[in-house]
Amino acid sequence: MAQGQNRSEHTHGLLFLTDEQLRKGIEAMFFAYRGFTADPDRILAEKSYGRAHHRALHFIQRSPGTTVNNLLSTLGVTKQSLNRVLRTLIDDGLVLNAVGTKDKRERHLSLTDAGRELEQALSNAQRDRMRTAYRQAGAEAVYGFCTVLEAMMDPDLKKHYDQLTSGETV
Amino acid sequence: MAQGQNRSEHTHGLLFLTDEQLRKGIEAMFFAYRGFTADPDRILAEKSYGRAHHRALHFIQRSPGTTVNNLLSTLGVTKQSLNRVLRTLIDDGLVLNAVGTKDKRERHLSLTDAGRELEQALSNAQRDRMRTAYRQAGAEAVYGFCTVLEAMMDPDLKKHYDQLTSGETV
DNA sequence: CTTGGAATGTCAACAACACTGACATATTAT
DNA sequence: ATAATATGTCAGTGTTGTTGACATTCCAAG
Repeated sequence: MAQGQNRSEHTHGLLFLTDEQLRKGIEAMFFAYRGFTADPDRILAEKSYGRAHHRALHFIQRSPGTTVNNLLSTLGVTKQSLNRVLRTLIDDGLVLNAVGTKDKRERHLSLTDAGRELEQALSNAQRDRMRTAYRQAGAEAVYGFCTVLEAMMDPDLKKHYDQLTSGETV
Repeated sequence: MAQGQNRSEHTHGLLFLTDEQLRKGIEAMFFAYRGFTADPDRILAEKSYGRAHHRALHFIQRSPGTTVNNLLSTLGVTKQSLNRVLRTLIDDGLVLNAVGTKDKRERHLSLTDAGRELEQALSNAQRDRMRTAYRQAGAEAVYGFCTVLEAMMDPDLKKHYDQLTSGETV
């Protein structure tokens, strides 16, 4: 698709980008994101959950013991919006809500066994597609893929991303 | 971020992918997509339009004279959902709805001058971020970026993507 | 010890955007 | 004539986001 032309322009420093190339990237993002969410969405629909539940489960699994406030700024939603989702996950026994030991105002979130199970199912479905795409594209492409995505993030959100990819224990 | 490790594994054919690497890509998609939509969202909020309006404007601009049915399958939504959006765009004088000449059942969609103006504003905002990210990442990375995204699409949606990137006149 | 502020939870109302199902209309194809 | 196609529309529902308001609990500073 975006073959020789880009590669040749890579030789001289300043990258010349046509609107055509940029629009192609925009459309690629749009169509790829639909594929990206398609598999988990199917699983979620069965259990009458939505994408918001998936996101919450993912980031709780990623940072067990995280606080509501931390999760809030990672997800970039209001507490009211998150609370609705968390409530159902807690009531359904997928998420644990533990009062903080040091600061008792804080609630530390973690997954129950059932929560881990669903998170794994969702994660596996998403990873399968990712793995297939990665294999198909090759390691060089994967490196470029991540590089561009990182450059596309808002600085505030990138902090959360960097924090997750480096230090595990939050 | 995804440095040497990936590049070295590129030398031998079969790519070994850890769950860590895949999860990183998943999170990169999540955070990047938020950045991807952030700028147009700000413009849309002012005019009390939503992302759905942006998508409709984009694909109508991309394929002027396209039919409702075609747009429907490109966007992957129901006609009721699209109709709500189209109705406001037509009423607000941004989109033209012309009865087909060959087949009078069809409605051919195109942008008015005002529609083109808004589409350009949205597109420019999105392209600016894309251009910055592309420049920052380099041509090699951009090539990989598109390759992975294309491999991530559902085959049905990829048809639409390919159709757009090759033949302009639909 | 009181008071201010932070962290959290919750209620209510609202909007955007997706869905399903049903039905109407015009037009083309058989 | 009848069936199928393309479109439009009405009504209802669900998820996910938003604001605004208010209560509670708790830490920390005066």
